Order: sequence, then structure tokens, then C-alpha cells
Amino acid sequence: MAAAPPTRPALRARYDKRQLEVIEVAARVFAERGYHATSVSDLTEATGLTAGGLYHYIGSKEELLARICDALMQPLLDRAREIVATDAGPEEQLRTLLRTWVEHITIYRHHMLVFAQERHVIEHEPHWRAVRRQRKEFQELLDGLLERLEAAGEVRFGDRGVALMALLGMVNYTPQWLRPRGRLGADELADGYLDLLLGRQAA
Amino acid sequence: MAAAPPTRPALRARYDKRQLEVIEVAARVFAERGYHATSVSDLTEATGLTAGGLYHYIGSKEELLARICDALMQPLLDRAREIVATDAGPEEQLRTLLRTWVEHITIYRHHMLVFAQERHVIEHEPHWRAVRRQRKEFQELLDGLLERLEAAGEVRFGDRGVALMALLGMVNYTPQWLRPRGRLGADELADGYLDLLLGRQAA
DNA sequence: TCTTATACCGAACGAGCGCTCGGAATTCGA
DNA sequence: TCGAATTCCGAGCGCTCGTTCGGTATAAGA
Repeated sequence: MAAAPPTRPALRARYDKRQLEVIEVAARVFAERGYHATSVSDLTEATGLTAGGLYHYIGSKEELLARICDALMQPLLDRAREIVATDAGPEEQLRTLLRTWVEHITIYRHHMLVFAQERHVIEHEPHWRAVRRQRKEFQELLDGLLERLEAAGEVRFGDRGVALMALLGMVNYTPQWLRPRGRLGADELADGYLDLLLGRQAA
Repeated sequence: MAAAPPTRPALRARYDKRQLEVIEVAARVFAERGYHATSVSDLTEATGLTAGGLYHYIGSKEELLARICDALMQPLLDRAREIVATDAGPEEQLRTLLRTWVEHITIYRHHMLVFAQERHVIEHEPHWRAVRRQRKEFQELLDGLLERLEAAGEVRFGDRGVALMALLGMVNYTPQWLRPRGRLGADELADGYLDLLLGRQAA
């Protein structure tokens, strides 16, 4: 485990901030070099700390991975829950969710890349159940939205399961190619994906 | 480097076969545990060889990774080149390519998962240029096909680049969720993807 | 038949790994 | 002001890693 966070109120905020910085830096380095290929000394170099200093903020290298996954999934899941709970129509909900999702992915690009690399561990090790459940809940929220979209007659998928997986695929693949300050904005891209999903490309 | 392959003709075939078996087994283990997380002793256990015996067939653990990537990309690229060189129309070419591609992915499921995990290395390390070039050529073949499809008036994409990346995303994501003997066949799935791409889902 | 290429073994190597811990320097807060 | 809490250091721990190499058993082929 990491050292207990400071009890002195004046230091608590700083501790939390530094810990978050460490997580962000680790996400970047893991994304570039790979989680397993990154040594603790790579991390000390990237953070400017030494081994001891680093372990003041984290419990282990693996905990770092868990924190990265949580920092990625939790806020997205929260937003998704909110969006689905509004009384907007399914298509508008989906558009909003997709824009939020794609924007989230551009912000948490490194976290996504780490998540994609380590997916095999997260999906199979019992110990990663919490992250797996977050991923699954998001997927179910999305599937529910597609179902309501079909029910409303906005679209008829040949196979809703295929459409769902295709959508997950195209969005999750985005960090692999999207350049941060490139030609495409997040909303633009999200709308592009939505058009494909709903068959809005002109024949 | 691996030991030189046997010069005695009677043994050459057996050597090649065993080497291929080693590569297949390694692909499966890497897919499950991750390349870096897999130790050589994991590999010896999975192959039934010991360290010395294993290194009779491979030069290094990293060479194994290279062989896996090549076994994945080369035959697919060959088929893609053939398909694009036929005089079928662009839509039929795309359908054939997609079916071939998805089927290939279901066969080389483990290789794909390894490739996805180690993508960051392959994309950035100079030493992986050959694999990177294969990936790029395939992508360009695909893009050319989409371009001719638009030119033929079969479809008009809002943004062809987005459509290309979306297609790559959905197909490359497939091994993450498709169960080998599940409900969906490869051709069925490929056609599902094509329908999405061309906007053939009924409104 | 007999030499030699081949197949495989498994102990052992150096290197690098993740992580610990005693302590120095600094800062908080009573 | 001064003890306690906190921040960070960095040498070094035990361990596992990928790889090597001297060796034995077997099979090819002249």
C-alpha cells in the first residue's frame, strides 16, 4: 500500500495532487513503453522522484495500473448514467453520449492505450472484477440506448449485437490513430461515427 | 538467432513443423498472459520443451513476437492484394475482402490479440518497420477500395478517413469479444460490418 | 557400420526487476 | 519554538528474468 495520506489538513491537498500527477505521468509512460516493459526506474525518471519518493505515493506498480483504469472509467460511467437518465429522446441521448465519450477518449488518450494493452489481464484475472464491471455497465447502458433507438423506429439494425460491438470497436480504436491537435475534432468524429451507425451516409 | 535449420533433408520438414508449432503455442500463451508477462518457463511448460530445447527453435523471445506478427500479416496481405487485383466491382471486392479478413481474424485470433497488445512497440520502434509497412499497405489497399466505391457512386461518406478508421476499428476489435464457436459466423459478421459501412441498415 | 549432424536437456549466469527501509531535510501546528 | 509529521532519498534486498552451454541420446546417411 501507499503511505497513509497526511493527516495534517494543509498537506492533504498537495499529497493528492502529487499522487494524481504520478498517475498521469505513469499513464503516459505505460502508453508509450507498455506497462510491463516500463521499469520503476523509468517511472522515477519520468516523475523526477526516486524509488523511495515514488513509493510514498503509490503502493505498487500494479496499483498504479488500477488507478489509471479507474481514472479512465469512473468519470465516463458517471456521465453516461446522467445522460441516459435525462428525458431526451434516444437519438439525442446517443449523440450526447457519443460526443462525451469521444471527447473523454481524446483527453484520456494514454489511459485508453494502457487499458487496451492490458485488457487481457483485466478481462480474465478475478482481481480486476471492479474495472470489468464498470466496462460492462457502460456497454449495457449503450446497448439499452440502441434498443430504445430501434424501438422508436429511428433505425433497424440487422443485428443489434453486431452494431453494439462495431460501435465499441470504432470508438475504442480511436486513440490508436487520432492525433491530439489534428484535423478532426471530437464532436465531429463522434457525429461521423453516429452517421455510420445510423446509416446516414448518403447512398 | 535460432540454431541453423538442419541441412539433412529428411529432418528439415520436421524442424519447420515444430518451429511453427512453437510459434502457435507462443501466440496462444502471449494472448492469454501478455507478451512481457509470459516467462520463458511459461513457454517451456506450454510447449513441453525445456529452455535449451526451445532455444533450438527460436533465437529469442522477441523473435517469437516477430514471427507471430508475420504469420498474421503476410497471408492476409497476400490475399488482399489478390482480391484488389481482380476485375470485380468495388463493392464485391470489398465484400470478399471483408469476409476473408474477418475469417482470417477468427483463425488467427491469438495472433491478433498479441498484435493489439504490442501495438505501441510495433508502431514506434524503428526495428519493427517491416511489420508496420505490412499494416500500412493493408490499410492503403482498403482505403483505395473505399475511394473507388465512392467514385462508383455506391456510397458517399461524410469523411472517408473516418469511415476507414471506423472499419479498421470494428474489425480489429472483433477478437476481443467474438467467441470461436459462438452464434455468429465470420461471413455473417463481415456482411454485418459491410451493411453498417454502406448504410444499409433500414431506417 | 560408424561418423557426425541433430534434438533436446537442465544447471547456472549476469542483469535487471519491484520494492524496502533507515535516515536526512523540511514543514506543520501546538 | 520545538517536537512530530511529512517528503523524499538511494543503497541494496531477494528474486526472477532471458539466455547460454556442455553434455547425452538418437537418427541420418556415406
